[in-house]
Amino acid sequence: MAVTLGDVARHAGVSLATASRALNGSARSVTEELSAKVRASADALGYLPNAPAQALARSSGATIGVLLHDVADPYFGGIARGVGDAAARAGLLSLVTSTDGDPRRELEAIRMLHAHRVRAIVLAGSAYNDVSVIQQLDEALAAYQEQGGRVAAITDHGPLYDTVQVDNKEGAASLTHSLARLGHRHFAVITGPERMRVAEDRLDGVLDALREIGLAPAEGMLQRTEFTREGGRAAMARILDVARESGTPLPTAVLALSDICAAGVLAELRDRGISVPGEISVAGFDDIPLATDLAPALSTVRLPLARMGESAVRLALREGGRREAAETSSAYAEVVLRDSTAAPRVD
Amino acid sequence: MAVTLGDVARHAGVSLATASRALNGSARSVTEELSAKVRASADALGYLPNAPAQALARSSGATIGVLLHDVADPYFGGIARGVGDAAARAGLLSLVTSTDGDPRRELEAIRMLHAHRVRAIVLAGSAYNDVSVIQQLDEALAAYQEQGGRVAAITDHGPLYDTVQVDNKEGAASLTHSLARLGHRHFAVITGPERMRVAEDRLDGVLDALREIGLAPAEGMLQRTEFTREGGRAAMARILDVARESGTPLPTAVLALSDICAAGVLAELRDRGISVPGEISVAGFDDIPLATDLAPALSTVRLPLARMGESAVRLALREGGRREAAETSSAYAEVVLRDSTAAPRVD
DNA sequence: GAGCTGATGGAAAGCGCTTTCCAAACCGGT
DNA sequence: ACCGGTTTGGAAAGCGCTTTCCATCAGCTC
Repeated sequence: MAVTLGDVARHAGVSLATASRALNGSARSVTEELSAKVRASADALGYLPNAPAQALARSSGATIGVLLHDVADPYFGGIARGVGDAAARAGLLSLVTSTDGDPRRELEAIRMLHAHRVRAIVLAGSAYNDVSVIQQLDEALAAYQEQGGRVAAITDHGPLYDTVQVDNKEGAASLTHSLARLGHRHFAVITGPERMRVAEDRLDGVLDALREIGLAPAEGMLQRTEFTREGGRAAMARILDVARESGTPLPTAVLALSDICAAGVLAELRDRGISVPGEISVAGFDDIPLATDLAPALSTVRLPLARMGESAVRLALREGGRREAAETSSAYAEVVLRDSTAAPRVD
Repeated sequence: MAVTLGDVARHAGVSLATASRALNGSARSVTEELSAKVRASADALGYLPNAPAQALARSSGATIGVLLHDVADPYFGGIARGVGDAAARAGLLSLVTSTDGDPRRELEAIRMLHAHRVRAIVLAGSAYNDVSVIQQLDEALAAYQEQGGRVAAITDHGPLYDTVQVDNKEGAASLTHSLARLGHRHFAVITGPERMRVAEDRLDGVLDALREIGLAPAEGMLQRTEFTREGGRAAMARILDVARESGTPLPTAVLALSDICAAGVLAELRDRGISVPGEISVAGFDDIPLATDLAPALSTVRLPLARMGESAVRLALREGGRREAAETSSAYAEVVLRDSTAAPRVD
């Protein structure tokens, strides 16, 4: 049905081998004359290579897999975009899988990507701190790597993979220091679920910074939740309730360690009639595109999402060096102060 | 290197054919006894099918392609998520390509997806009104369809493809009527580039509705721009400048036909110190996740983005019916009025 | 011009799977 | 016990490409 390489070869009056060599760069060269003839035939017939066949013959596909929680989330969306662009530049297509952070689905996804013989897998959201899960994922990834697959992780996923080091900890620490410098002393922190490495790293950064200046979040002022708008909202509500019930003063600064979360926090505060930054300063993390349009404009830590995705691909595709030492690339985090933070009221 | 079906067959003491039939549902059945033995062997050896090989043999891959402008844009991100989920449910993986709406890249992407023998292509953003471009894309898609590929479009891309009909026009009309009902008579409209079908449809809806009530945007009050935050911002600036220069009164309502655009509009208005909805009401379109968190909460038209993606996949994958008549599925648009719109001030 | 080297085209052997096509086995009915 | 009809397993032929291996040929040197 479709036009095959064989058709092209016949049309050009050359052998299959020559046609293959002419159209898809191989080690062997073909005289320019023949080569041109083949290309002309290919054009004339509208030849389109059969990628699966090529993948089979070369035993390596022309695709890159991306594993993330949710493409519709701006954080992952940004990364997916970067991966897609870098892949395209390398002549590859990218397979995107949203797992909602469910380890079972991640395992499943890794297997499928492996089955598809993707050239590399970019891990964007699956850093679990739960050992039993990590082990299964690692096994699946190891099996993949043994068969020549490359794995690159965004954010630390252990020493086994090339990784794009993201300054989560440093960024969180800087943010905390920035707020402390404004005069804040009563902090509340909203971070992600314990199993997420990114969340833990950011939390560590905050806690370290606080410790440095002799502070720590009060009882109940450290909340874990999913990195979603509703999660942030619920966590903020809990913080407010705890403060009310225990009679402790409200925190003057709330650090929501993801912008999406912060959006929920702002919503909750607005509903309760608590002014930001008047009564409470709020900061997020990631600097998603709309962060500056929230009410009020969100202070946050900027991460070069797309570039992180691109770096991961570059790392995974880099020539040779079958990972003696896993390589590393860095993404810098930059504190961006906007309207949602201010000096605390002096009481 | 990798475990092949042959290894599994040998290990289970059956033929290659039997192993294939046992593991991947085929028309022919295998006795439960043998089947179980094969499955056990596959498990024991850690067999993972080789998708490219399967694709080659079946001459149909286990992937779905999605063509969109930008995964990182919430509108497309939502669609991509829906497509990915539906694909996963069908045991497929999804190949996502961001083209930034560049026709050349779209053409390129279609060719690549075709080369990869994706089972279906979902068109999410490429409705051009430019005939010469449309024709090239249509040709590429036709070639793809001739070889058994399925194409489903989100939003009208012509009668050649199964399409998920989105109530862009109706939604825009309802939105317009809603604002008119609040008392607005001076409208400004910011829509997308002429080549985008969605943009044109929405604009038509607005214009029709206005006409119905005997109105039309004044000179310079209809602006075209890219559907981006910056585009929206620039367009709003132009509207303001035109009004100022010509001495005409400011519009009381601005319809930005994409939420992202509306975010830019709000930003510009804020910078100029024009209160929303006090002096000007603003509405968007799409109801992206953060629309409700903008300042002020954005009135808009809700579109079921993920469901649209899922419907497209369902349409493309539906059994038999090699499109005698292209089928259609609908996505309803619902007006959501929030804080960015209010009755105009009575002067 | 014989003999060598190096470049280049072609035949054919896979890559791992699906699926036809056969042959063998098995069923009930007589 | 025999026979058509139905299952079911296996051998083998691809699917469209890459790549090894050979044969050929041009260009040299002596």
